[in-house]
Amino acid sequence: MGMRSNVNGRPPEQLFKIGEVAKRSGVSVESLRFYETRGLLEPAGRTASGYRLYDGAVFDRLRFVKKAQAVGFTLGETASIIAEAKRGKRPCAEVRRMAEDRLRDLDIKLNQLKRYRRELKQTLDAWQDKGEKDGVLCGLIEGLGADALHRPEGPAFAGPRNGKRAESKRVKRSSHDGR
Amino acid sequence: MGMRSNVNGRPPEQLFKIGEVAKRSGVSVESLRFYETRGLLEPAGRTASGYRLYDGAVFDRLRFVKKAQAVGFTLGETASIIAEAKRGKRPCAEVRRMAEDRLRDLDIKLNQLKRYRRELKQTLDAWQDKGEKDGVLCGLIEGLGADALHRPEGPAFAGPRNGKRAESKRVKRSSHDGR
DNA sequence: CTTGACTCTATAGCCGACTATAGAGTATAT
DNA sequence: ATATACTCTATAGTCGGCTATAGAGTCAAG
Repeated sequence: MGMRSNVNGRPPEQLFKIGEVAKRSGVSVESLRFYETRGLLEPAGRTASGYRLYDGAVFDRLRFVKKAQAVGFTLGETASIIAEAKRGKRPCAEVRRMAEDRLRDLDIKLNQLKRYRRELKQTLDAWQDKGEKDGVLCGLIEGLGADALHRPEGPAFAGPRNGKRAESKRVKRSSHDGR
Repeated sequence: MGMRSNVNGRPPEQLFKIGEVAKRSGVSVESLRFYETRGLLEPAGRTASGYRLYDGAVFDRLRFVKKAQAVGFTLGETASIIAEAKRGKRPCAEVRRMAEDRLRDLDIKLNQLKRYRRELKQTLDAWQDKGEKDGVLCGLIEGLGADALHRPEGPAFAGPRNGKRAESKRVKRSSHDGR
């Protein structure tokens, strides 16, 4: 009875204010609030004065959101997955289809990136030891644009398609980033 | 003398109007004009009435632009590479550095995506044969958020960082896209 | 000589994911 | 008490990469 444990037998988990969460997760305070408006997140509660309080689960949630983002879900999609999950729904057809789509896209993208990585690497290496061989256009163009004449694959080369889906922003090393 | 060849001995290359270029490249007319404003492209000339005319090189150029985009250069960066290339500059330090940065980022991103792909695949496979095992949260969350408790790596998990660089939009299956 | 497809410029809007700002209350250390 | 750090809401702005619209000229076919 004097034991502090709540109804489900677990200790009353530690609560964090938004700044704490930001610090520990690397997600900015503003983004946390923004995520909330988009249905991705919600504080476990509020202080009397209205400060958001999050429990430890927020970190799992954020990890989930970031992963989903990395595999190509939009925030909206992620939100709806979360929403459905909360309503007890198991992977309904819809979500499954989305995930399968993502997987497919991901594979395409991975392959594309691998190819381009190779080319970029080669270009870089060429600069490295040939010093600089000059040319009509900079070596980069020769390198990246090499397969110019014989279309390597598909009908058109409009690679990263436009459409409505925006890929999450580029990975940018957080610390010591000297760009 | 009656032979139609110009000063450099090559045949006067075929010229395309913007719509043709769009059709053949898969890049929209609007984007082509947009690229021009951003210094990525410029027509070989104009008709008397002001219609843009492109020569065959435009397709190489577009391929270059799309590749650069795919490896993570912004249009602005690509434009400046092109600009420097045109001024006869060989891979100057600046461009090299950019390329190296892209390569580094690309590697990071590739690895991340590979990991996530694995997880996503597993999740999908699990749904496949376990039918649906239900759980506190949808299998997707269990799958994607699995490593929740023991941070797998770096200090923070804010994966796809924000910053100023926007990754080119997601690959979206062009045809029959029923999203 | 009209119709319809195509092109031009200029400008505005959109989408995704944030980021910044203003103005006000709260918590805490000294 | 006051300074400073933190939080709140609401709203606007940014950035990248397009896409759409308006209003006008051009061109080829019938």
